Amino acid sequence: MNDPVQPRAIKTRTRLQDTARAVIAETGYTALRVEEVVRRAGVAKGTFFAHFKDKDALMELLIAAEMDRRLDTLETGPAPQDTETLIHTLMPLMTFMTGERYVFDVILRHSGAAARQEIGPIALALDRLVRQIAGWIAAGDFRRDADPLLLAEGVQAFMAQAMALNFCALHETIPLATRLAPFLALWLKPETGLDPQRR
Amino acid sequence: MNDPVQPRAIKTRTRLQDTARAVIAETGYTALRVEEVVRRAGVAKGTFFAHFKDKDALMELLIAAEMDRRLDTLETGPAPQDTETLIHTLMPLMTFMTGERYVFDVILRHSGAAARQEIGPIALALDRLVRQIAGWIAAGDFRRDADPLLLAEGVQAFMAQAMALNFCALHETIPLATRLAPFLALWLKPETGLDPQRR
Amino acid sequence: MNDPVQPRAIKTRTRLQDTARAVIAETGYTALRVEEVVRRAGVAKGTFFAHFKDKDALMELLIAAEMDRRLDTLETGPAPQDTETLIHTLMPLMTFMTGERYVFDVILRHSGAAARQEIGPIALALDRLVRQIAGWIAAGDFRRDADPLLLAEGVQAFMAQAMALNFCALHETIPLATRLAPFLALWLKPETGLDPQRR
Amino acid sequence: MNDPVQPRAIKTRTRLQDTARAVIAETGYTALRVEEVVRRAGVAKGTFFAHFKDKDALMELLIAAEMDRRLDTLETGPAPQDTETLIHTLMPLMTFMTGERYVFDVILRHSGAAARQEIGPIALALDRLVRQIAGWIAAGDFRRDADPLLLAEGVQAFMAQAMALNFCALHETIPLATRLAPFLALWLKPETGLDPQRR
DNA sequence: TATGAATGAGCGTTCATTCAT
DNA sequence: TATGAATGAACGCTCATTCAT
Repeated sequence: MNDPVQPRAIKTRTRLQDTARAVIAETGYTALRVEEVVRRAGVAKGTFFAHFKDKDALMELLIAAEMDRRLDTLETGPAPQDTETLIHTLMPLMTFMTGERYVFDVILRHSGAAARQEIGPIALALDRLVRQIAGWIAAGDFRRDADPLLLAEGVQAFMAQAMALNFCALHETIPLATRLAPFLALWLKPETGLDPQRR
Repeated sequence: MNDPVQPRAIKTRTRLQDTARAVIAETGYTALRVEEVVRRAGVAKGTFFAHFKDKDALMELLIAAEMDRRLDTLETGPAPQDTETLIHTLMPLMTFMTGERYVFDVILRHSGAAARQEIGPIALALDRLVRQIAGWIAAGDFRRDADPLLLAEGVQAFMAQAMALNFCALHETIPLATRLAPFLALWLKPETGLDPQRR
Repeated sequence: MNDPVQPRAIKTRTRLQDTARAVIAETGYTALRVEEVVRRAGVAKGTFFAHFKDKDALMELLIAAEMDRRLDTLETGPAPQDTETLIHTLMPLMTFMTGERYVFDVILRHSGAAARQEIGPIALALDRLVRQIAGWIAAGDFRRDADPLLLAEGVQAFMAQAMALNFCALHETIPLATRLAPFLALWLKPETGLDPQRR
Repeated sequence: MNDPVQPRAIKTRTRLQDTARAVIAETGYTALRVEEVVRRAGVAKGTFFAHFKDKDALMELLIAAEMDRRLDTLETGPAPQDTETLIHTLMPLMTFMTGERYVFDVILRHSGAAARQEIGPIALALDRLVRQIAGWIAAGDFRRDADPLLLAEGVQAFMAQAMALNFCALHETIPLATRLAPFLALWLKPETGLDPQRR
């Protein structure tokens, strides 16, 4: 944490992260155990906690990094012009976020800043997502009578709801996209989403 | 062989629930210990697990019951005619749901049916809530150009988002109601919620 | 237990035994649970214990019955004339006795009378075995300078030792017969079993 | 990463063992409770299971140690020259082994190696016993026409049989020594053990 | 920085057996 | 006889986190 960050320390920290990534690739986020990581990294348990405040901190880091990777793709891709395309564009990110219940929980838990000056990487990634969506909304063929940022946050709310339901109702597995569509239609283009007979 | 559910069994089950309720009243949901419950109820631990699959099952029951109590109040009270009143009406329920992080987590975890034929009490309560809101929307001074049920589910999404953020941003505690207002305004009465200058 | 043994009682007892046998056929002795038996037999748990002092009593009964079945075969077969044939003749019984560690344990536990007037079925079966072996020893080409009954009990001791070792030393699985041979040779025909260079 | 086995760990492990020994001295093996041991040792339960796989592992250790103590005495004492003295010499060990049914069961359970490379302390102690007996047989006034090791293993078989019967026939308590005598006589000195009229 | 032994506190489990009805 | 709810008493386990060295 101090300035003359020793090369050894950086190396250890990097090894821990890489090892964790490898473990996750094999067994998933849920099954990751600190024990396993330090064992594979050839490091003592205490060392782990010298580098990361707690297990959660590492997880937040790794999950946020993965989200950022998908956000990179989003940003370089074409801006969706309608809700259908919007949903389609968001799918890779949602797929990751709902891949494991544990991942979704971590994201939820860190979806806001814990403290003003302490915005975590996941909160940053989500903020980046909202701004991206807001940008799309402002530029695309969506309603113009409301703050794009407010609309984008609403989209986030609908996404979260759809994803949460994805973990329950095991059998009646409505695809995320299908579940999301009517909400976004009404939210983003109210004049076209009208369908009083729904359901 | 049949299912007479002997009165003794019912009595024991009731005693366990009542005892748990008493403990919670004293120390909260988070601090509830199975050990404590059985001790106070004067019942063997094995008996507890004969009546409830695990601690979580009991918690789901108790939390759902508490939600239902608040829903009873909602249903008997006057139907809110505008978003502001709606939020105000929903506050007691949201206050309970966000009173303890543990409670909110349990609710999230059980917010949907685990299986088709196995809808838990919390999922039922939430369903009841959505239907209630839909009823209000249909009857009140809200937009009429969309399915009330869809609108109600949207309200639920906004509520969840607001409540989730409540647990983060510990210091910058924006009141739930304040956070919720702009979303509901735009969602339920789009013509009045217009405020492109927000934030 | 009293005299006018009611037909219903006999029927229930029989059903319990038959059900237990069926369960054992499927899952083995070790995995037998009273719960499972009464459930399948369509009888209450308490009824089980009205018919059998405890689970052990039923097990003793069933295991002894199985042993007796093998003893029937032994008795009707030809009398072994040498140790090799003797071992071979005993194999079916030993195979059963070592099929499950639990079975072996039950047999050991009941290998003697618990009380003078209370010789259990397993002790009886073992007694029958010893007498049978003694008969063979007396009639066959074995040493004649010692009490056949003493010799037979010795055989039993060697059998038990060989069977016990069978459960350990998982990998170095010496066949029972091989393990037994040198002991019986020396015990039953000392003049031919001489092999000071063994091992 | 290497296996320095810090002194602190050794100390804790030793304290656990010593505490267990103290508890056993007071209440016996059967009544030993893990809970009690960790409480008295002032150690967390998790620590216990970090040092011993389970309660059984500790028991095996302690029982084997006790057996070894008696074996020490055996080895330093005079070599028995006849079966009667042999039995007498073995008595302290047999007394310990049959002192509690639980102890005898543990010994039986661990009497052989579970795996080739994994010979437990009890199996080692029993092996030591057999070798000791074999040594006596080779040196003493016993039959010389058979492998002493084979003879010693036979002695072990007779001991086991006698001890097992000790737990049954509760009332007709024939002394171990008496039960053992005729077998050892015939096994170790066939020419003198002849007594066709036995029983 | 690094080490790794120790912590901790409660959960879920087991399942033969008993006993009031 | 039959019922089945209730018992009981420990065990094993979990595993992120701390702390003395």
